[in-house]
Amino acid sequence: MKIVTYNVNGIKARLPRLLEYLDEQQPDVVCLQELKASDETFPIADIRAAGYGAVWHGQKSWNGVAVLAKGADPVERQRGLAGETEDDHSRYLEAEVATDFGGVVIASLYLPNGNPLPGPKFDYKLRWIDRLAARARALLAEERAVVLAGDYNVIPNDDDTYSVRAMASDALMQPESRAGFRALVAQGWTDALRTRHPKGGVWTFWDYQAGAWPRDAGFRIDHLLLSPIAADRLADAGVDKDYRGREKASDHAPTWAMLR
DNA sequence: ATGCCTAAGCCCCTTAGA
Repeated sequence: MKIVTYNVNGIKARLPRLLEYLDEQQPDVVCLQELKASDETFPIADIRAAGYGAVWHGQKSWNGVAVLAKGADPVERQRGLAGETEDDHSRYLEAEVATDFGGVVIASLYLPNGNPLPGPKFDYKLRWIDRLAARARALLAEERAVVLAGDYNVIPNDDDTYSVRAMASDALMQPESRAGFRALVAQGWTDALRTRHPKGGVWTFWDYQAGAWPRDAGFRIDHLLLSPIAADRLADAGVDKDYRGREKASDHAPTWAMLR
């Protein structure tokens, strides 16, 4: 089964691209981020017409995450992360999707960008990683197939960016951001892309600015972390890079893992 | 050090993204 994470950067502006992607790739599960739409304006009718069920956690203008499943309705398990009652960002949605191997737990997450730094946005990012890690630990304890998929806004290694120098002062690459991500992975998760492409050099994001796409000046910030039971089924992982080059594209490309 | 480019809101410029 093909499980995808795709930061659409506006579901309304990206709907033609998304429907085209569903039609052409027929992914089994798609985690969306940056809907930039309220719950009421999520285009569920179009998604259903394409053959997908969905759960979503919207927010006007910013953030927003969803889980789509082909020919099935994902069953919501949790929205939002514990630990900060005043946090009203829609950045985490967890659901269960039925499979022929007993079902898979899917989380669609949109980790805070954290720029500028230092400052409250960076502090929020670091706290959010820790809150995610707490949830992740509980999920591992269930000893099931789990996939934590989303835009982590973390460049894990130096070979995950076209230029260490250009990104050195960015929140995506700070030692604290990396340490948080590394601590999460070290709980026992498998970074699907990294496992299949251990030498790096695989990008999931290309900035709209300064000709980043034609220069192939990208980096890897969209990740799929697999629990041990899910990792046992990992057959391949990659990026559907082609969609970044199409008309009215998101600045992220769909990033996927194939489970047997 | 800054703009580059895009989406959305609300009202044509500002905020935010990465």
